[in-house]
Amino acid sequence: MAQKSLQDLFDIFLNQQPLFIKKEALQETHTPENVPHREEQVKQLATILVHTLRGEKPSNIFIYGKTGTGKTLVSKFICGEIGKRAKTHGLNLIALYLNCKIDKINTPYRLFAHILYQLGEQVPVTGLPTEEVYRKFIQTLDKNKSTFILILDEIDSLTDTSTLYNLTRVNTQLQNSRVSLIGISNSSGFTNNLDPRIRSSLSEEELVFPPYNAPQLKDILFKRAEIALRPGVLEEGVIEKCAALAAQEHGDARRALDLLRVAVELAERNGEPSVTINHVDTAQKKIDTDRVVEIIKTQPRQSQLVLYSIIYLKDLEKGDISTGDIFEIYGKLCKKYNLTPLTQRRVSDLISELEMLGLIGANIISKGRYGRTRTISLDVVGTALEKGREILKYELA
DNA sequence: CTTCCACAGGAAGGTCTGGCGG
DNA sequence: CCGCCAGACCTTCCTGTGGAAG
Repeated sequence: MAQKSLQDLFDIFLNQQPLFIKKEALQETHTPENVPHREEQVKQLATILVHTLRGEKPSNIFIYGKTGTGKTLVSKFICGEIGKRAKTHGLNLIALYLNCKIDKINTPYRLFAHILYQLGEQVPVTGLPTEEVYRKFIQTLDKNKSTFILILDEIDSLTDTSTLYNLTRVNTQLQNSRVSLIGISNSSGFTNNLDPRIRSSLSEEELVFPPYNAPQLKDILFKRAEIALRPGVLEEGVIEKCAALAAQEHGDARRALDLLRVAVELAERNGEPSVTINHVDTAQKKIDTDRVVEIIKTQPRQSQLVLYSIIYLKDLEKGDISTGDIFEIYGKLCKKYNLTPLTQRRVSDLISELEMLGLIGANIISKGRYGRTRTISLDVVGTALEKGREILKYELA
């Protein structure tokens, strides 16, 4: 019986016409041949960077805009194009792209090590003094006799300011090369709390990427879908639905593409011949849930326990949750699960981290005579919350 | 007006792991 | 093997603070 149904399952997949013809076009890694609805930004960037083609050092650039507004895409696109042109002109131009968050670049050591790695130099992850890596970094850049365009994506996760300071001063140490920086951030406030000298150096030019609106998202999706999917697999309104949902979410194109891709995946998995609006709804839930589950799973034990305490308090429905409440419950749970409790100072930091991850919300409020604290709310709801609770129980047991 | 709660969150330093070069 | 290094993770100690209560 079980075997028969398995055979049926194979049959369904084998007889089914695939819905995707080039799934890659709906994934983040895909760089399209042009960047629709970002013409203005492309032009501005190009105008600034064109100096590199004359071998001059262009201004440093700071780019901001929310997630999925095309910052990364445009920067990479431009560098590719300029690279091509530099080649035909016989100029030495090297564009390097680094994502500070993904590559965990938060110290000068790591920054230099990553750049060196991209230039084909091996540097150990740890063990060497930072000084030595820095020396090698300068040497290698100079040896290349090139203009470097250094793209630092998610630069706001680079909290250590000495890293940025080092970078803005690199040019003074170089004889034969030039470095110009493109910093990318999604919070516009990032530069505000920087050292004024670093700020002015970093944002000699500033570019803002506005969110896409629903019609623009629709157009982008349509173009990508043409490449990615077999014609006619999308039912009426599917693209519009994805665009609308993503537009609500601050015009995030990545979200829109994810929605569409997951919706198609769901349809394909169920052996259905076309994608419906229902698939998009399900995709929305699935993306949320998957994200939450993934975060919870990768969180260290102590952090999981803090989150569990918050969920526990939330279930009690006793109104506002304060740091003190959490710490109290957390302490009890530590006993129960046989973990040595951390200090309140540390738990406070863990709470901040959970906030950064978007699992909880935290607001500082003052209750006058009764102190000043953060009130914490749970940002995870519905299916994602149920699933999260499950995972936590399993992980902590 | 002052007092004072219940924390926020900065600073400095400790401990441990994993890796370096000699 | 040694002495040294970076980084993750914590602790200890600390100063700062919005606003209801007195």
